[in-house]
Amino acid sequence: MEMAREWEHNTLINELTQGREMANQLKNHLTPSSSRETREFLVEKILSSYEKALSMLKCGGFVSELPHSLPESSPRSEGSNQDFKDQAGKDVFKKRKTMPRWTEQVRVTIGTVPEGPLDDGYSWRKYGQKDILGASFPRGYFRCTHRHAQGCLATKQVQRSDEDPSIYEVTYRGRHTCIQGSRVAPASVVLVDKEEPIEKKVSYEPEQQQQQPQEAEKIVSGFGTGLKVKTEDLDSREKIFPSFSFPLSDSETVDKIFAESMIENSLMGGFSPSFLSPATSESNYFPVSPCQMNSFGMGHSVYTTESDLTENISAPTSVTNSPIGDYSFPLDPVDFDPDFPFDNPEFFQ
DNA sequence: AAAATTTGACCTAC
DNA sequence: GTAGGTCAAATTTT
Repeated sequence: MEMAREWEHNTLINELTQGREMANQLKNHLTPSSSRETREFLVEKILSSYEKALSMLKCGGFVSELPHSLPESSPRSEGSNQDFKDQAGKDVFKKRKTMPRWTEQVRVTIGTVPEGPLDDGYSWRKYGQKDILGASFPRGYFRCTHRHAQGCLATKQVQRSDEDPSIYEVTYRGRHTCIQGSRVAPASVVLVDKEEPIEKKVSYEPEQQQQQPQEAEKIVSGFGTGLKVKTEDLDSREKIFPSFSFPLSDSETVDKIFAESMIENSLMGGFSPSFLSPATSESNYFPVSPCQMNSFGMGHSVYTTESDLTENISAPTSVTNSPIGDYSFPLDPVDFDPDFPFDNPEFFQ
């Protein structure tokens, strides 16, 4: 916990430093000779840095008003626990509390249409859908396809945004412990800064505007304001989805701009270089947490886990723009309920 | 036939 | 009681 905090602190500093750095860059670019594109890019970066720094503050609990503070403990504590209930009469696993959780807002971008934001590289199995009070669109509940096979407890909820249907709010819970046979490149999405979703919705009337789920969501949104580009994770070469025509040229362009504007330093805040070594081993594909995912200001997510940041969350939707898309974490052995019955297959329903 | 989705019932927290 | 989350049977898709 201490460590995490310290780490966070460093990252925060880094983020702010980055912002300052970019502001300086921008200053230098305030010359006629400099391209407008570059300047705009820098502005974006700066704003993004601020956003992230703020977000980090929230994530880290420096700020109390966490956005989206939903009741953390899942009602049923993941997977059937009936079995355990009988024995103790009550919830033995009273909380899956250690389950990390974070939210991302994903916007469908050109070329990503078909799978929408759902294709984040992991295979999910829908297990429910619910109309949410105040939301015009139903919320979809997904769990990792390998729940049974590998006991992967990762789940996610997808909620299409009210105001901007091209935005999906994806809340991930739990990290993948499974080994996805064919990790797919995350769809080309844009993470959008998140704001207080709840406040916005709460006041609405529960209109039952049932909407056809995912399939129907073939929206190609134009690029919104915060034009932030992402790149697929370089590591993917397995499955290629048809619709996913992510022109290299695109990323190249971005990279170019990036180069032009000093991304370098943004990479390693207080981080160890080990980060830069691209992961190669399939087995430990452990994307980094959105919060941790600093640099590049590619949108960010709001972290709503109550557990400390010691957790290495996996952010399927890797939004990296660099070669460090995959961080191979030293497969931390920690952060799971010590008393979690992994060896008990029964646990997973 | 197996796998995935749909959908109403059920459960729990508030 | 209400709302959000999950289960599981029915149904659809592959």
